Amino acid sequence: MELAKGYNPQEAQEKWLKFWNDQGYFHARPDSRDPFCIVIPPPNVTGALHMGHALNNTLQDVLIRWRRMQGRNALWMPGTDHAGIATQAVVERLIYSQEKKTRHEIGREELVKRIWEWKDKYEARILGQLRQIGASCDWERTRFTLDPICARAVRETFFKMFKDELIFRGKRLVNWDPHLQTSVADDETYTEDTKGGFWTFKYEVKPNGERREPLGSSQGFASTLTPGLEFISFSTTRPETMLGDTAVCVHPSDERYKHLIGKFVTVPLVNRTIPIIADPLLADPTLGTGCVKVTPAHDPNDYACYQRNPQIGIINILNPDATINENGGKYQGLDRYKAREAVIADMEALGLFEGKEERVIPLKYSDRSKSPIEPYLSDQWFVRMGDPASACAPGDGERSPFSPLPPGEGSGVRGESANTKERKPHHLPMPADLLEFVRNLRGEQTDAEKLLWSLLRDRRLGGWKFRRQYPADPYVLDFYCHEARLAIELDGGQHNSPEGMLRDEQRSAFLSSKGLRVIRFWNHDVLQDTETILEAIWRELPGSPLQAAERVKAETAENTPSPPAPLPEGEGRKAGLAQLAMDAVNDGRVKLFPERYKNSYLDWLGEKRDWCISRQLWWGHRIPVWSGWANETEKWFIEQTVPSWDKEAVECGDVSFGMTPGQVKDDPWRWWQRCIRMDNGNWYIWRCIAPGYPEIEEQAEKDGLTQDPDVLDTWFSSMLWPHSTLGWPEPTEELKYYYPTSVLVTSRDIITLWVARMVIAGLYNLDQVPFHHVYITVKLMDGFGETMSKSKGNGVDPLDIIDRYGADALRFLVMQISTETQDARLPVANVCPHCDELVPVKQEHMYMRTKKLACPKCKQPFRPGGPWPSDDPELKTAKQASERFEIGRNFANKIWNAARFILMNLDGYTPHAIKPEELALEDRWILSRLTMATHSVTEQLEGYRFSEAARTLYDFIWSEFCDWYLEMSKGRLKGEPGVSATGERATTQRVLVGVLDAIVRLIHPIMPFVSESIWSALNDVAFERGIPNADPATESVMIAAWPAFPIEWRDAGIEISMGRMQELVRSVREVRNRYNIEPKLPLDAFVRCDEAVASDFRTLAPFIQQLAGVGKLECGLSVSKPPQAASHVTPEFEVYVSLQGLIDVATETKRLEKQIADKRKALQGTQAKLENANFVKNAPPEVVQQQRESIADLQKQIATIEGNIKDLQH
RNA sequence: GGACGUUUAGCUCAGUUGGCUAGAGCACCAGCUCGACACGCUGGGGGUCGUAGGUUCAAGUCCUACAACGUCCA
Repeated sequence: MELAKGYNPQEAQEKWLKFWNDQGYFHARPDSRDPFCIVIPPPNVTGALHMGHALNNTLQDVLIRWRRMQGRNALWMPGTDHAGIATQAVVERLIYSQEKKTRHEIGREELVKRIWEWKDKYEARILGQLRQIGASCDWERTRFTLDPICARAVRETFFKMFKDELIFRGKRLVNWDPHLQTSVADDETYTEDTKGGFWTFKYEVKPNGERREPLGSSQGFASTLTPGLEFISFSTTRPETMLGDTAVCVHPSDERYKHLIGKFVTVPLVNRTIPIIADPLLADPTLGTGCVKVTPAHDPNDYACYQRNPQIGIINILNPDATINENGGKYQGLDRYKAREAVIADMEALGLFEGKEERVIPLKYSDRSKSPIEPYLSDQWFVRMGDPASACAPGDGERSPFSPLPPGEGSGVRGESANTKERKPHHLPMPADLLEFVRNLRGEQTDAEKLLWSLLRDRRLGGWKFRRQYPADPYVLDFYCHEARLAIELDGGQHNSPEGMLRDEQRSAFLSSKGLRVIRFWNHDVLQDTETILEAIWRELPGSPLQAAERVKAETAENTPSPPAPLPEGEGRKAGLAQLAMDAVNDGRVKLFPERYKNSYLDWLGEKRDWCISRQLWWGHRIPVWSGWANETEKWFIEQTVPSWDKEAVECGDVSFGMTPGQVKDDPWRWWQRCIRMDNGNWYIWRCIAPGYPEIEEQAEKDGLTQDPDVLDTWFSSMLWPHSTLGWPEPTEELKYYYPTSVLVTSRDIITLWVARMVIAGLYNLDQVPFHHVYITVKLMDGFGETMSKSKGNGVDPLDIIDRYGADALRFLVMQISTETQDARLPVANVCPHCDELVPVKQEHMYMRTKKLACPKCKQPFRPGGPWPSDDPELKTAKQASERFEIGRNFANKIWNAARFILMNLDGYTPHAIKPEELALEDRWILSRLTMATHSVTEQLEGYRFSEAARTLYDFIWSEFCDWYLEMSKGRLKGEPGVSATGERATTQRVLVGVLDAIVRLIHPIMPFVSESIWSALNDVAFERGIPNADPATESVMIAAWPAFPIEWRDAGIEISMGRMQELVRSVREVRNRYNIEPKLPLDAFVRCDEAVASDFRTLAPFIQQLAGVGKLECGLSVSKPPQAASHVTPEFEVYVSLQGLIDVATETKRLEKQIADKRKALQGTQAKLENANFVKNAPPEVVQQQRESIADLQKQIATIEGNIKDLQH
């Protein structure tokens, strides 16, 4: 039996992919075993996969293959994501570039058809790439976020949420592209510096803070100004937006304007009176006049200000085509730029224009039409994330989550109009001035805070981790420890201000709602006596110091999720969606690896911001809501029927109720609608219909309702992925068996977008978390620290890598770089298509900036790899590569060759059980090391420490098994004199085969192809094998059992003996190399050591002679030092290599002096430590003892070496 | 502006709870085609652990500040 000389990855990949697939190993179905399930983060169908995906999916496959070998019923659910905006944009661009048609010209139906075609193409490409990296997905279960199974789950969830009043309509500022008349996502815009103006105007301030009729009449403007009036100046780059101003804003601490806050000004062009308000976040006293106008409907910052100050109202002045609408008075119908000129001219005529400055302004453009974006207020659907109304301040009378006006009906949405009730924020209300006070407090840090913080971070509190400030807490707690539910507050000492008292009151309400205890210290106490303070905190931490520390340790070590902690009383049912997901992580039902990502998850959810789920797109799940004005029948029905159920609701102009289709008896609510009574007495209806009722949809159309044209945000379907793929809402066997899934492997930038939302959806739909663990992968960057992406041209196609280095090499690198930190650099090179030279990518070549490169070696031109839209027939495009993949390639080849060697030496192999205790020292050594490696790797995989696992295997296989055991086995296999006892060859064969068998299993999750190749070869020659028992092998390593060996096989004594032997061998080799002595020339070695050590050396003598090229070997206490010898001194032995006729006194003296210098340095350090009385007193006794022994050793060694130098001179 | 990370050999990175003279791979130098492997073997050289303070008997490791770089959020 002889394997090829080198490992051929391509051959192996082709062969084993087909084999695994044919055997059906990837398919999983529920049975009585313990399930292990991963759902793939569905790659989007916008384009092909890159190295980042390869990384993520390799790790998933490692986990799946490993758990499968452990006997778990392992399901890896594959699929792809429709990625609404991204995919639609790509296809729209393609159509535009090829046919010069916009989506409006091509039509909704045709566009969607084209996108499906695109999807089919890229889905196939993506799944093919996954197969190539070896992904053992259950391909039969492949899902797509827009397929019927997923669509059903989406509609069911939307319906449920609609019914539960978790979905509502609201206003939102979007990036509006007036040219294409569509909203565009943030990442579809770009900002460019553009020449523009910066105009300064002024408004007249009303005297005495009273509101009175504005200047001028409604027909025209006053031509003169009333003398003696006060004015307030502001600057703007978009004067036309003045028509939509609803306030003027200053900083609360700005002395120039303090007296004006609360007064009113006039917007002359539209005769509107608006307030002067204070908002520290919007107004910056150091910029311009320090005063800004507020146009909530047309500027994101102003909109945010409006949300903080809803009383100012909001006015939309634009039509969808960016002309001025009816709210712009006489400017109605003008284009935005025409209106700008008119407004400037009119303000100037009124004497309210103060000046203009030319300026370069960063302006946002639409990537699609290249025209300037307008921030535009529009109606959108939202999911409510906050806690329900019961958690709000009582008595605001607000019920309706719906906007008061149906879409398209009147665009003036004045905040103060009769029918408008703005939703209140969900947290406890806080007066604006108090908020400001608190914000100021937050700004500065006192000395006491700094000091206490450093102490808290100093780990003196047994592992309890304190953080600064409670997340999303407006009440400022200086420090808190979530695990201990303890907060610490530092106070300055003055506590009689009304602000302080009010703050206390509100804080205690807040704290009890969170279940936090608080301890308070005075600043001066902290500064005076930190120990007492620490003690006080210590006492508040649960459990005794020791217990606390141990518990924290146990929790971190514990891998399986702990059972959900009982929720604090009264909190459970009331929690909103965001809170549900926060609780799941806080109580450990969902664990993040590395744990620190908990912070971003909790901080983001803690804001409990409502989620805008509608998108003005055609590619996606269409919103299942039909809306329109109630016809006479509907109106009659609502008004006659509903009040008897809900009087209050009708009075609020807002009712909501469900209906059942007559034919469905036991499933009562299959549509649900909300109705709002308008000022004109008519009702507007939103009707949401559950999936699977086309007849109800038809009825809705008959009732004159139309389906919402928008589609849902992609993440709405993605958040259901862990259960929709398993068949929810059907109670499938798969869902019962595999849900909740085991672990999610994903990248950190979608912790908020996706992970948090999946937890929400899982808890909302199934009352169970979607996964127990979340592993966050590292991110790949190029050699310059820039994130990899195909569009930059620094990305790498996994297929390029697999072609060049093999899938095993790719996978090994992925393991290797998967450390706990954030990023991994992978310098990228172009491969010259002519001569295969690696040409490093330079920064200036990125983004297609360089179209042609000349190979530095063969001088021929080529096109660097990058985001090229098509092939270039003239110029070959380089594939990409990175030298770092060579490690994995070399490693695979090394294992292959170790197997090759073993298989070459298996003539006469007979399977037989092995009793470790009867084996020779070297065999027991390799079993000891194998046991160690097996235990470590298992443990490392359990803790998602992939990089460590890879290194453990690499070191064990290469540096121990190959470098030592295999080398030692050579003589034994040959039956060399002195090495071969009876049965020696047979035993050696069995141990070699047994260890190789274990290695192949251990390496399989990481390098499946090379391992399967070796496994199959082993099966041909040594079908029955293993340690301690020789059992028949499985037909594939994929379904073999994960190795486990008794921990008693570890033998520290043997490892020490072997370690000594290795040091002896290395020291002789060093001498040989130093003196340039031929490898074949035997050297005589004399080892002076005590009898126990000598006995070990005698046992291992054949190996020492073989590995170090030693001829005569003498060891023992009485061994005499030969003349003209090179020496090496260790604590346990001195070795002298006889160099008669070869020795060079100068060389040897130099060598020894270096050794002596090293040892003296160590001695000095150790002596210094021992001379320090505090060290002897405080350090643990074993450490002190160790140092003492090391001193004695070192002194002895130095003396010996000194003697050796002296001897050389004679 | 906030959060989180990174900074250790020429390059890419390890370094567990502070405790023997800080490690690996690549690159470099010297020597090896010896019957598994040149994608290899043997040996060697190379580091003031970003800077400045602090805690400690002891700091690459803990704390503080600063600097540079990166990511996310606003």
